[in-house]
Amino acid sequence: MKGDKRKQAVDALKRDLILQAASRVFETEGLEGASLRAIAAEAGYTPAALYFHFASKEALYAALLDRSLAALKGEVDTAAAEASTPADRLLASALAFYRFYADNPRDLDLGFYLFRGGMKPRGLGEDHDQALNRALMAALDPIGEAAESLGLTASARGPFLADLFAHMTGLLLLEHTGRIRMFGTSGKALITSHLEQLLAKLAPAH
Amino acid sequence: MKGDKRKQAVDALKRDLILQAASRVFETEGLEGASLRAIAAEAGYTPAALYFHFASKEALYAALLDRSLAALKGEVDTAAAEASTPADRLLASALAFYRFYADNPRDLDLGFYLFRGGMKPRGLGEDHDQALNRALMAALDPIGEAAESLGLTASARGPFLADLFAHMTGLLLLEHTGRIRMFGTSGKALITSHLEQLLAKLAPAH
Amino acid sequence: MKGDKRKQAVDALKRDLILQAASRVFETEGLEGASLRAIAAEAGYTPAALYFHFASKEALYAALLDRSLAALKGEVDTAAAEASTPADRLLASALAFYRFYADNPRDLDLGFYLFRGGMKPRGLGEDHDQALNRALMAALDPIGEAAESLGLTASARGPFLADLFAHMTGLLLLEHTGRIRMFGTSGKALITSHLEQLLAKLAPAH
Amino acid sequence: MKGDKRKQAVDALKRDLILQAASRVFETEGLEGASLRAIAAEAGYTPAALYFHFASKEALYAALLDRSLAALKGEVDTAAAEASTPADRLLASALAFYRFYADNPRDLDLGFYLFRGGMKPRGLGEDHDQALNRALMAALDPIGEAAESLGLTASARGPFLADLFAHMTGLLLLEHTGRIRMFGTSGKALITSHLEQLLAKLAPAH
DNA sequence: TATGAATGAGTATTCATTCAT
DNA sequence: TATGAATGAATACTCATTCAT
Repeated sequence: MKGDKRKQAVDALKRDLILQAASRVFETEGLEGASLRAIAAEAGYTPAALYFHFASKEALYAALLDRSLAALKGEVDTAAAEASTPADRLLASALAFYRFYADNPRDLDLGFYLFRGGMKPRGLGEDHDQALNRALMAALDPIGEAAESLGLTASARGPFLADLFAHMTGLLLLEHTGRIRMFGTSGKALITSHLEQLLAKLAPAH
Repeated sequence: MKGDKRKQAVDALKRDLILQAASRVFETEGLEGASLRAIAAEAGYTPAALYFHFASKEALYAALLDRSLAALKGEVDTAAAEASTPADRLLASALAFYRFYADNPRDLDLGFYLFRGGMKPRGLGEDHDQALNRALMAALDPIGEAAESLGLTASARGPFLADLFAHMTGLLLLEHTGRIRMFGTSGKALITSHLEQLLAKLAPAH
Repeated sequence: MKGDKRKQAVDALKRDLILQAASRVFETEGLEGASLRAIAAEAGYTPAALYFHFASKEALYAALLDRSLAALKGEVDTAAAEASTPADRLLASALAFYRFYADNPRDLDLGFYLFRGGMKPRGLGEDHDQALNRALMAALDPIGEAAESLGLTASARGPFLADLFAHMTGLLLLEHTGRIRMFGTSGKALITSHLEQLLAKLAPAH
Repeated sequence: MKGDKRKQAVDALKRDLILQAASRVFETEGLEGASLRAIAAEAGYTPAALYFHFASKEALYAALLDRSLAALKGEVDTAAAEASTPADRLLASALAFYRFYADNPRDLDLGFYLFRGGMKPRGLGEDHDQALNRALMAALDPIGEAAESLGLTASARGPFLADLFAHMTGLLLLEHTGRIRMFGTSGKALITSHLEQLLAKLAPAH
């Protein structure tokens, strides 16, 4: 039993090392250019060895996205915790969300890849799909929380978050493609201004 | 000379048939799953035959995106032309933009694929890249025009369009992944409401 | 009848233009890298058009070799004609042979390609094969002639020419590959010295 | 450790079997006609499997040439070792060289192919190029050694070997094309007579 | 005589995955 | 748990050649 626990811990560690290796490969080769071979090599494994830790390439990707969403949630939570007023909390958590993906473009790619139809038969079916949904919602939670503190009705929370999330990801994509330059502006500037307007509407006094 | 014109017309037609076939393949197989072989087969050709009409797979994709952007511009222009007031024009043209991609999800994929770094050495380098930029800007033109008519300063036009474009594409992606449902809303609803707010700000009287 | 002749002349001219184009392509792309398409393009034709002038790619190559051998013979003959004594004639004609291939490496490639088994079913069978033999022998004729003038017996002429021909082509190949440098010498130096030794043996007085 | 050695041995053996298969294909299809598919099939493998043993087709070719040059050197060395006098050694080693290529025509083709510019970017660049040079020189070594024993000056060794090497390969090619018959002689006869003359000049007493 | 359009067979190489060891 | 070896299917692309016009 004790040995069992230890085994599990070792296994989790190895999985994590592989995922870190995959992250590194994604950063240099991009999502499409990353092959299982490359990831295995970066992790110091044979391709075949990865199949003891992940059922398929898709499963590995999914685990990577899990990690990514957890990290995202960490950033957002921290930012929210450090803010003192609800208005600050809204601003800080939303900006933390934006910054996370601005700093880690590959995580955004991965998200779009898997949140789309990328999931093939192998493994991760319905179950994991909903887990992803939950993880994303959890990361957005502090933002919604702050908004409600500022007077947003509970029923408006969903649409509010959907709109903000879409707006931010749209800006992030436009930024990552480099095309935003042709509009003579930047994603950071636009999202900042947008958030200020939101705040003005929610908390006029602030 | 007459024959020449005819030849050109026939050629254009064939190119178009191939592009349509490619569109169909994209719809069923997705953008990444579409191979030249599959496209050729769908078009009733041998793979080699496609090279008579397009220099490479990327060139075919680029032509497809050209077509797509032209169609987009057509929709937007038409909607704008049919509107009577500037406010209507803004609303109608932006909604036309949104609807185009809502109705043709693969066109959005294609756009993201090619507007990103998907383009390999073969042909379409810098030149085509800028042509794409121009085509996109042209499609957004009526929207910018209407906004300026409503009092937007010339210098604010770029950021305004960038923000709106990003917002809309973000919503479109969220819609296409089907995830927007978990927020209990729809892209259409959100973009409509957003546009109304924009109008209220630009043309208070309206 | 007159028209017939004219037609033939025009045809010969066109063939020649195509062959010249092929030569140019060989020079830049090398023998293996030269495609029918490239040759056609260089000649200002469609690939299909070449088939009116040559039965196949091999046939075109063969015609090119014919031309090459004729040019070679021209060089050798001229050099021989300009020499005053048999010894000079031997030296001059052999050196002309060597120089021709030293200056036109692709002609040597072509010769080896076709003199080998390169000839496929299409066209040029036994007949052309022997025509090539004859053309080569004709180019070597002045050398053999001069050697006999210097006392070589008629029966020794064949082996003498074979040996000299092989020796020269061997040096040419070694020169063309650039490997001769690693021996610290050059083909020109070696063939010159070899010819001098031959002369010393054949015409001691000289 | 022991297993490691065994693995290596097994691997070397498999590589060798593949190379032998490639040799067989070359013999029947010729060097240009040999495809990776054909080689794999002959070796009882899938094309993809070959990439486990060789990085590319060119690398396989290079390994084949390595093998060939090693075998050549073996023949020449053996012949030289069995000779008792320097004169015998020169004759025997040179003839061994000639015989090797007379008996294995495809090895000569391969040599010319790779010693030329056949090498593409993949792997074997400058390094392997010089390794080939060294291997060839090593095979010619006994001949040069014997010649120096017979009084050839050290500075004349390079040109001497270059000339002999070129002469022999020229004769070999002429022999392999079958064209030497039209001169009424044979490569063997010519090289033998040439070597005798060389000996007469170097070691008059002999 | 020439073209435009098309073919079919071919190329080397890469991929995720499997299985015996 | 991990490996080495292998697979089979896929990839974009090129070639000499043909044929209706």
